Amino acid sequence: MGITERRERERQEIREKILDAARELFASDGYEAVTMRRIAEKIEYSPTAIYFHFKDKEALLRDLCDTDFAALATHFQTIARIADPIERLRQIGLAYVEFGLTHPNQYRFMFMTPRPPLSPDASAIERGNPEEDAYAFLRATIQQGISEGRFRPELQDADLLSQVVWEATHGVISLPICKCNDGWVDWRPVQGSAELVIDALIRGLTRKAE
Amino acid sequence: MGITERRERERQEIREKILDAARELFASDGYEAVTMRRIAEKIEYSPTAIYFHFKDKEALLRDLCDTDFAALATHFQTIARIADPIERLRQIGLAYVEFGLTHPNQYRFMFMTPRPPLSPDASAIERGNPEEDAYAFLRATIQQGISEGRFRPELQDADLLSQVVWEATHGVISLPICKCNDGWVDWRPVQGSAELVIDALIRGLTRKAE
DNA sequence: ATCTGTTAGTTAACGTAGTTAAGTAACATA
DNA sequence: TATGTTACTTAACTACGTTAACTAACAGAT
Repeated sequence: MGITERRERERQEIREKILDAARELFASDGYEAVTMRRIAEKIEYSPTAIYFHFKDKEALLRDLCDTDFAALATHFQTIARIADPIERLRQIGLAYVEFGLTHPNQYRFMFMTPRPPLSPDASAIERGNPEEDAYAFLRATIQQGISEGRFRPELQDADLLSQVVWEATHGVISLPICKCNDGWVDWRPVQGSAELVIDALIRGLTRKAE
Repeated sequence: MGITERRERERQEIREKILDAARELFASDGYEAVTMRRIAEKIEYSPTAIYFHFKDKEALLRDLCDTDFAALATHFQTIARIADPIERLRQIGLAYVEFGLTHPNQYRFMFMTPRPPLSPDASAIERGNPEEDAYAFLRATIQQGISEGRFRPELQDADLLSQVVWEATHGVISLPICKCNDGWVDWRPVQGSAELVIDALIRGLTRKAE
């Protein structure tokens, strides 16, 4: 009975068409500037057809975020093999920055938009599991660094250190997103700023190598 | 002859009423969630009356931002007397954090809301003047540090250093604002994280004291 | 072969938003 | 007393996200 399978396949195809169009428009013009009508026009459907496949406009963005977040987690897995915790920490930061730069709209949605708490069971990610939970992965790396005595002796709180590194890196990505086109500041490229922040922060947090 | 003066005074009064209402609503509900109609209702005028005093909704926000930027710059003036540029830099960071923590909603619309480019001549603040332009003040402090040889020798770009310090500090304030109630991360107090980031970053950017 | 229910769309319309147009009452000035 | 400006008002326009109501296509049951 291949009929339901074909139906399901066709359904996924139009879903993908909608997502592709939305991704392209969100990326070029930003979430708010893109209208449902424009997405619909791009795929040559009526605007309301989208609502048959997605609950609302935000569901489109959320779907795109899920996809990209999974990609980030996968990317993190290649970093997991680095033995040295400090070098691994550095690579986590760089990967995070690259994610933010290549998916600015998803980044905005995920990390720069205050939102009501999501029901935890609604998330597909297992909290605390470093293979799925990116924060847990970061924290485990930091914890290893603490255990191996790589951080300055007064710094023993893995959560505090994790948050500080995350926050500083987040600032490098997010501030230019909000302020890049205000014409006030002559912004330096984010990539270079990010490397500088990560390296300087690591230098300032770690113990001197003997 | 006092007629035009009285007129002008009345004009300023209603302008202030509009701004006060907008500030309160923006701060409590966020820029997008506030409508011109609600602002008008609060001051008991018709919605279109606002357009006699301000070009559009964004002009309201811009005016409020100018005011708060000026307040921040004034706050910075008390720091300007510190002679040592590195200690001054530290105090700038701490003052900035305090500003963000005591005015979280203003902080949100000043630094966490992406905006269309503003025409620079429309701003009341004189760009590049350290007494009015907070970024210029930060940059001048960094520049002094560079000139006095306090930073590592490869770090000679005052803009890059200014942005890196600003961005990292911004991250400490802004990430918890978006993520504090997601229940995923056990957040440490912002004050302590901020001090750690500022101190570690300064340690990582400066030359060792002889 | 025909009836029925579901699927995947359509068009029309609703409510709300920012904003503009057109009208008006108050009032200073000529 | 006539005129022009100021400071509004009401009505309306356009655009948005979204919902309601309708419909054509079609698989499965009678």
